[in-house]
Parts: sequence; C-alpha cells; structure tokens
Amino acid sequence: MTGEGRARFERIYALLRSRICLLDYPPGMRLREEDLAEEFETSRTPIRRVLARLEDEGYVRSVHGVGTMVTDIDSASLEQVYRLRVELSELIGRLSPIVPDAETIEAFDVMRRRCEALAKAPDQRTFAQLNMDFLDLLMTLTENEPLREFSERLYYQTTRFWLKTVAGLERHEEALASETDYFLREISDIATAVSCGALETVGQVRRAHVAMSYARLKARARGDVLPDEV
Amino acid sequence: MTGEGRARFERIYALLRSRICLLDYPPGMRLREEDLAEEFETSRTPIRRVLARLEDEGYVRSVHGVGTMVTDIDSASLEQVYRLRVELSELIGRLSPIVPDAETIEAFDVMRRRCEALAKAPDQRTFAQLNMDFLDLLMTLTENEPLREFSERLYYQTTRFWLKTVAGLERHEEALASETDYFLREISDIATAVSCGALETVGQVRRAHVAMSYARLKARARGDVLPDEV
DNA sequence: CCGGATGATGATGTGTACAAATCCTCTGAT
DNA sequence: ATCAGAGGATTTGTACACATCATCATCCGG
Repeated sequence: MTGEGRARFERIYALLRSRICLLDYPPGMRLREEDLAEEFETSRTPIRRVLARLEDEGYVRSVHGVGTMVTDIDSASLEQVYRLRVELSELIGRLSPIVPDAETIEAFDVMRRRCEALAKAPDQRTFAQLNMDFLDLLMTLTENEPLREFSERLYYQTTRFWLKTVAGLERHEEALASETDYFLREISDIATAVSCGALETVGQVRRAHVAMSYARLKARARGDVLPDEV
Repeated sequence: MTGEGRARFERIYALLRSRICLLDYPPGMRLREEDLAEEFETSRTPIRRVLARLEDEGYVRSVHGVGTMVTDIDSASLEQVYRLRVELSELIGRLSPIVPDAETIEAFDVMRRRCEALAKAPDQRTFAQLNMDFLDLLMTLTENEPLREFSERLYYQTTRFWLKTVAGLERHEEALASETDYFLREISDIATAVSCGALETVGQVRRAHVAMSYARLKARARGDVLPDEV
C-alpha cells in the first residue's frame, strides 16, 4: 500500500478512531461495513482494511455473521492500562529527549491559553480534543518512535472510558469543571518545565498528573465527591 | 472475524512473524501474496489480512505495483527500541506481578536445563527460539496485558537484527558461544529470583541483562572482540 | 399454550476478475 | 553508443459476487 491509497487509509483510520474515542461511536455500537463504505465513497475492501487495524488494536471486534462492535473495557483492564501509562509518562524525559526550540515553547503556551479559554466554558468534547492535542505535543519532545506509538495507543484506550465515566456522573458539570482546572495546572506546570528545557521534570510532572487523574477517576466512579467540588 | 477463520489467521500470522524474526525471510526479501496463498491453500484475501497486520506492526511494507518487502531497520531505530525494552523489562516486577506457583518455578528450571544443553552445542537458531520461549515464560509473571503485548513486539523487532549482526561476525561461533553463556547466567539468575518469589528482583535482573546484551551487540557491531572470547 | 425446527434476513469472510502502479525490456532516433 | 520512450509483464489495490454464519420471526406439532 502506498501513495494516495495509503493517505486515504490513514485518514479514515484516524477519523474512526477519533469517533470511537470521543464516544461518537459508543461501546457496543455496531459498525456496518457497507454504511462506512458508502460514507467514504468506496467499496467494503478498504473499509475492511481499516477495521482490521482497529480490531488488531482493540478498538472494535468483528464477529462473523453478526457485525463489527465497538469494544468495551472492564475496570481491571483499565487499571492495567493506566498503570502502564503512568510508567511510560516518565520516559518522555529519559529516552531521547529533544531540546525544545522557541517554536515548541510557544506551542505549549498556546495549549495553556486554549485550556484557559476552556476553563471559562467547560465542554466535555473540547476537553477531550485538547487532551489529545496536548499528548501529541508532548510526544514531540522525544525522538523515541516506539514510545510515542505506545503512549498514543494507551491514551486512546483510556480516554473514552474517562469520558464515559465523567459524562455519567451525578454532578458531571462540577466534575468537568474540576478536571479542566486540574488540567490547566498540568499544562502550566509542564509548559514552565519545557520553557526551562527541563525534560526530566516534564516526565515527572506528567507522571504525577496521570496517576492523580486516574485516582480521581476511580474515586468518582465510586461515587465520591472530591473536596474541591463541595 | 471469529471461530475457525480466526484460528487460521493467528496461525499464519505467528508463522510468518516467526519466519521474519528467524531470518528465514531476510530483510529486503519480497513476499508474493499469491505464493503465500498457494502455500496455505487459500486465496489472497486472508493472506492480505495477515500482511496488513504485519505491515501495521512494522515487519513488512507493501508498495503498490512492486510487492511486499520485509523491512530493515537503521541503528538509530534499533537503539530506540532497545532503550525502551530496557525500561519495560523492569516493569515486569512492578505491574501486577503474579506470585509464581510450583509449576511456574519448574518451567523456569526447564528453561535453565534447555540452555545448559544449548551451551554444549551452540546453535544460532536454537538460541533464538529459546530466547523467544523464555520471553513468553517471563511474560506469564505479569497480568498486565498491554505490557506483555508491547514487550513482545519490541522483542520481535530486535531479535532479527541481533541474529543478523551475530551471524555476520568474523568470529561468530565464539560470539554465539559467549552469548549462550551470558544467557545461561541470565536464566539462572532469574530462575533463582523466581523461586524466591522476588519478582522485583526478576525485573531488575532482566533489565540489567537486556542493557548489557545491547551493549555487547553494539560493541560487536563495531568490530570489538569481547574479553572473554580472547 | 409452549417448544423446537425451519427458513428469511442480514452481517462478515472468501474468492476472483479487473484496475492501477511499477519495473524491465526492447526499440529507435540522435 | 547512449538515452528516451513505449509497451509488456508483474504485483498490489479495489470492486463485487458469493459463501458462511448468526439471529430472529414464523410455523407446525405436541
């Protein structure tokens, strides 16, 4: 596969993955190959190529004679993914870190401003999108390709369950506002560390925030109300 | 995909990956879909499903109108993969370790005896196979599925370049004997730690051995002759 | 009224013909 | 002799028809 066909493949793949992670395609939803083929104005064959990759990466599961369903995840698996994410976070600063240039530093500042704007009008979908963009930016700080790839995959696996949990909360608006606030602090901390060129610190800060984010998620799923939302 | 078709898919995938990693299919070799279809007594369609996965994981690359070639790797990428492997190795003991039962302990002892037998008649292919089996056994020590999956992938990415380098050495028989010896020490150390239930130690020992293995590989690739082979 | 067989329906999996792209060879003009 | 270009051969990518499988409604018998 190469050239134009490759570009189309990547485009459809990224779009479907995005839809799954943003819960446009919620867990359990059935994706019909023919419908997708029609939407993207092609035949089933290229669609099946995309779905095959999504299945290999665990986003969907195809069953002969039934359909292709968006997967769900149990809390045990989520815990494993989060724990691995925590460990990988720190590696950003240890494996082939790239010294940030002025442009990169500016990019982090743009993120900070985007988050400040979000804090004034919290929105779940915008939050998720900002989160993804921030991860992408973080990953430009290391040249370690496999690390980038795995970090991305683990992130995409967790984000939709984070969204599902937060959306289903009793006081989900308060929770979302609180999470936006935490995220703003994370971005600020990391932006500062980046501007100093302290990439090890970036990794440690990120690790701490991923770990705390999961702790809050678990607490909220239990029904706890966090102190700052009282 | 499910049932019998799934089983066949997994079988062919594992076999082709094994052939690539054991250098039966050396880097640069062209795989013809039709030939593979004939070998496995099927049509191109299921073969393409397997090749698509192998491509997504970086083992091959398909180019329209040309063919499907087994990939090669540059030393920079190899370095990145190894450095990540070193970090992941230690996580075996930290993420959801499983307390080894008598059967597991016995399995490690079987590995040790296999390696002792190998040391008496070093053989590159047997060495590689033992290495793979040992990794599989190691991975049974953690319940962290994503960690298992990623560790496997990184290992499979490195092993064929290890094989290629060692096979191409001037004094490759001495090098192979030496590596077998190092590997025996690793297995012994880890088997001991496992029998004590000290999984953190297992991770640390493994980490050290992976790091040293890569250091030796780099040294040998430079043309150095290691002290113990003089 | 219930229960199992049975066929209709709709989904994914497979086989195959054809399209598109690349590579190699042959030809012919300069 | 060399190089440009056309054309054929080869190989992957795509479209589509059909096979296979699971589900569900229906019907018949007890």
